[in-house]
Amino acid sequence: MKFTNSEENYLKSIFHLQMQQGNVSTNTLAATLKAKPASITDMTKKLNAKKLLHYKPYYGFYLSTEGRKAALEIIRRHRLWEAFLAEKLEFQWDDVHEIAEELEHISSKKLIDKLDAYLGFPKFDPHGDPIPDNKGKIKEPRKISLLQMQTDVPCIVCQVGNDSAELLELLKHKKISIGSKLSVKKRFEYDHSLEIKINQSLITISNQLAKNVFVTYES
Amino acid sequence: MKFTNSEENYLKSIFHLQMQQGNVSTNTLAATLKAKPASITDMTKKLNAKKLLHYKPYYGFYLSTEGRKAALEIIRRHRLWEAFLAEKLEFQWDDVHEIAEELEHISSKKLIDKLDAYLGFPKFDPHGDPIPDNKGKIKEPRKISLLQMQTDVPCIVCQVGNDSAELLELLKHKKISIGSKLSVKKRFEYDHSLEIKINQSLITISNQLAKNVFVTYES
DNA sequence: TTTTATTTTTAGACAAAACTAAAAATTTTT
DNA sequence: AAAAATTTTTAGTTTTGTCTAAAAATAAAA
Repeated sequence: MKFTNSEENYLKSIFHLQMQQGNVSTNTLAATLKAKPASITDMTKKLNAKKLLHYKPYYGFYLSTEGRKAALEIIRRHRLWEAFLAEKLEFQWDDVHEIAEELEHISSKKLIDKLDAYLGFPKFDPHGDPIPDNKGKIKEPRKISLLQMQTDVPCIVCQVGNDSAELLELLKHKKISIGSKLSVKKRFEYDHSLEIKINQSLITISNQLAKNVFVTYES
Repeated sequence: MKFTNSEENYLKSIFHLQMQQGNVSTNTLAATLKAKPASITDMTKKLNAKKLLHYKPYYGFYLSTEGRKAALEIIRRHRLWEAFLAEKLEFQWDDVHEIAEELEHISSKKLIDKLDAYLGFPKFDPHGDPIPDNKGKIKEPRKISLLQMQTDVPCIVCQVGNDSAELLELLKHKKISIGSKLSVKKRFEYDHSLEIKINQSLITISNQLAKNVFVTYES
């Protein structure tokens, strides 16, 4: 599917806010996109009609599987261009963002895959942020304690922090293993514990455990 | 000055048509831009207000010095990106145009100059078309008989076809020498002779002479 | 639980760039 | 030079994405 530049900017911003703050409200989006709340309502209505996001008023937006896939594609383009600018054209690493904001909207898949190959399939951009691969997967595992998402973003467990018998015992008991699909449902500020959905059931895991479970995103 | 994508496409098309056919009418432009004549009237009004072109109804459009400068900048971007796509990303030479149509609208001067340097300041794009330098000059000399422009595009004589005594005598008599500024004013279909303005006066030169006078554009 | 404050949406307007249909201007043909 | 054909412009719409101002919905505070 093809999107307008504006639609792409919305998808990207929602994705980033979802990662950073979990909750994405109309006002929050308005602030990051430097637009008025009324404009946000208009555009998100459109994205909702296209099934790119879900929305519950006074609660927040979150991207659908489709929307997340699109966002990751845009982020991939952005970060690959940043890598190109810094590595090949010798831009300063802190000087690439603005130009990449324009380049990211050029959507030719062939172009991006060739650029990726030309750069040697880099895993990180010049700021150290991970570059999604051509299937939208971010290779770099991330601690679920750091993905501060409240909503249904599906992840796959790909690594655990250490091999201590105690950790493995706990993981076994909770039925969490490499390849398990899970999504973070709720975060509790009090003790930073998480409620996650795994194997069709909701379970709670402590912050300490969360710090030792690494996940990657589904495309 | 910054232009919208649409304005840039108009400037570019007018430039190319001016080169190829001399005369650029509303309908001609409509055909090449795949737009309706009414749309052309609207946009050219805008470009005229911005002093990027001149226009006489039923005669044609031609770019002002400003407009030509802008067009050459866009063409420079387009051709540099084409060179990049073909040389570095290994695109087929006949497969680069469409993507370059998008890339050409990214206007960062720094980006383009760095890209130029990275490619080693190429003089031609993969189709063999000359790439304007960062001052808007096209290095490749062109025969004035081939620049089929009817209007005031200022050129500078930079080379003559051969050094025969007869040719040099004629050039001397007409006061045409390397560095002379001239512009083609009129073309006669009958014998392909040209009326050109040089040293503040109008003179006529034969097709045979025109074939042996090479010019480059002023920026 | 009522009032107050905040958040979100609606309604209506605007600018850009395109369109259609019709009118006007100019050129070409007879 | 009048009629016919062509070219160009005008007038009015449409779409996209934004805006302002006001209304409505919800959450927070008293």
